[in-house]
Amino acid sequence: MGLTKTEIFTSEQNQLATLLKAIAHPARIAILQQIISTNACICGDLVDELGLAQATISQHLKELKNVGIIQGTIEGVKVCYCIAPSTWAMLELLLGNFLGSYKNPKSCC
Amino acid sequence: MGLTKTEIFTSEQNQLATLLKAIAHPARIAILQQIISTNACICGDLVDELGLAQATISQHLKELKNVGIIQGTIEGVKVCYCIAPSTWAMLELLLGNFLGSYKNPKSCC
DNA sequence: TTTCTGTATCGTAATATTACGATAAATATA
DNA sequence: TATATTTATCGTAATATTACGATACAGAAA
Repeated sequence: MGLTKTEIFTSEQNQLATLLKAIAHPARIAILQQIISTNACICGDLVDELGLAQATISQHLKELKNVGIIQGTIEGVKVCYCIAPSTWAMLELLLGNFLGSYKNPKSCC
Repeated sequence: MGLTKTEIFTSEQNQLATLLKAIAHPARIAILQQIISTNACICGDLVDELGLAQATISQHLKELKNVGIIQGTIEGVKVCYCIAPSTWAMLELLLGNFLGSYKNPKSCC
C-alpha cells in the first residue's frame, strides 16, 4: 500500500495528476513565477529569492525538470532554467478540458 | 523537516498549492469527473465505478471536502456530493492568473 | 426491535515528500 | 595549479500520503 494505483485510471487522468502534483507546492509555484517573471532565465538566484536551502531548491528544480515543465541549459558554472513551452501547453490543454467540463449549473446539493 | 515551510510564501501561493494538491491525484480527478458528468450528484456509486475500496474513496472525498472543492448533503442513508461552485471558481481564477502569466515567448534556453 | 445498507473513522503498513547539511563535481578565476 | 563559485547528489530525519480491513454509526426497512 501507500502506492497510487495508476493502472486503474486513464493515461489522461494519470498525466494530469502527475503534472498537477509537480506544481502543487508553494515553493515550486514560486520558482515557476520567478522563472516566468525574469523572462530571461534564472539560475541560482532562486536560493536568494526564496528562503530555502540550496539543496532544497535544487531538488524542487529536479522535480519540475523530471515532469518536463522546465528545461535547463548549462551556462558556464551556472545553469539557466526556463519554461518548456510544449509541456506548459499540454498542462493548459488538459486542465482546460478538465476544468471546463464543469458548467457551473444548478448546484444540486 | 518533512514539513512544508508555508510561512515563507504568499497566501496566494499557498492557497493555489493547497487546491492543486487536492486535485493532483488520479483517483480524485476521476471522482470529480464522475461528479461532474452525472450532473445530478453522485453517492457511493463511486466505489463501483472506480476500482478502489470504500474506505479509500471515502478518504479521497474527505480531502476534496476539506479544501472545499466539493460539498455533500445527507440524503437518508446515502450522501450526495457535488462541486462547490465558489471554490471551483476560485481555483479557475488562481490558475488562470498563474498559467496566464507565461506568454509562450522566445524560449530562452 | 432487529436487520440491512451506506458512509465515516480507526488503525496500520508501505511508500512518498520535504528539508537540509555535507560533500562531490564542474567550471571559472587568481 | 590552487582556489573560489555554482549546482547536483547523498544521506537522513521528520512528516505526509495512499490504500485497505475492521469497525462504528446512522437511518431505512422488515
